[in-house]
Amino acid sequence: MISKNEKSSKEKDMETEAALKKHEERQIFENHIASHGFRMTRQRGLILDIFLKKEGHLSPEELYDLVKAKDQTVGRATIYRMLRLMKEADLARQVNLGDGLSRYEHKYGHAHHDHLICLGCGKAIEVFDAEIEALQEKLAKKHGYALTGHQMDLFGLCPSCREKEE
Amino acid sequence: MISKNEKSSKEKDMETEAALKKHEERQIFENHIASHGFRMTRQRGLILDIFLKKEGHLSPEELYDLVKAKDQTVGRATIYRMLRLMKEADLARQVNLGDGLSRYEHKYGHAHHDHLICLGCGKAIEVFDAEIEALQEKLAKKHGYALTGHQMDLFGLCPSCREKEE
DNA sequence: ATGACTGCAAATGTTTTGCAGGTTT
DNA sequence: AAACCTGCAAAACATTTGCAGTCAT
Repeated sequence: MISKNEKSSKEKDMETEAALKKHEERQIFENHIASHGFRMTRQRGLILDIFLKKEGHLSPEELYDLVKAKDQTVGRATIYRMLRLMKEADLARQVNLGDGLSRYEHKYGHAHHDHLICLGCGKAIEVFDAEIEALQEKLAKKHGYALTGHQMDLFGLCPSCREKEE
Repeated sequence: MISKNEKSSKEKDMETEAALKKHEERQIFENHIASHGFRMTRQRGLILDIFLKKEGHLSPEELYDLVKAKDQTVGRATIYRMLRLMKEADLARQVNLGDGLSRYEHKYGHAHHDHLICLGCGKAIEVFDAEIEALQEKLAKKHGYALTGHQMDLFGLCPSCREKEE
């Protein structure tokens, strides 16, 4: 057993890596801001921090709630404007997970992937299959289309929700 | 060349088939209505007719426009209520083609399929690939998920839009 | 000082709902 | 007659935009 204040070297590596990545992302955002003549504000810093800290697929409203917990005064419009900025800076990708809401996931350091979404708990994980990708290309070609992109969402029950079903 | 009033036997067959299918669909709708204690009205008949006649992927607003062209007095709410009914009767399937609108396609007689959507003209065709379906199942299983469904949209340029691009 | 940014409220666009009156069974 | 259906307008949502005041550079 490892005591509270000790960490395995593996844990330390992961922390270091995460901190490094977050630093890079912040760099990218500040570069984007600067190169467009925009400005870094308290609100933008806060929203960026909170978005980067939270993995997963946040809706604007969920992000708004998280931000409001830290600063009551931030408005919804600022959240939406910030989401657009993060998208333009290639830090965020807007996705549709079939629940009618727009959702945003981290883009930096995440290669193309599709989603496997649990209908029980709503959790979505990233998946990828090169064979499927190749077949999609082939399928489009068969119909004379030039493929430029796709969206694939798989719906099912995750292991823990499958247990509960019984 | 075939004159205006003559039709090849193949054309006649297709007409007969289409008329038959439409009749079956209307039957299904009326059964659904009757078995739920609902009522058949002029508006519902009109909307059903127009929806069934129009292949493709209609948005509520597009359907509303088509209906209004035949009867100015029909309201938007009736369109929405009718779309829900047709969905419940398994005559329509609500799909998301990535343009932010809800769209409805015919369900009766259409087996499961995915969509290949042209980014030039917006046209969407139905596609299917059994190999992809099998790999999706395999991919979900690999992550411990029980697959219950999926949504796959391929985006590209259709043959005629590819020409225009040059 | 300039021009960008903010929160607010109003506007948008889509879909749903409450209601008074009309229609189907 | 009873219950359902209709169109309308208002309400709900999610998102965007205009504006007057504030803040970063």
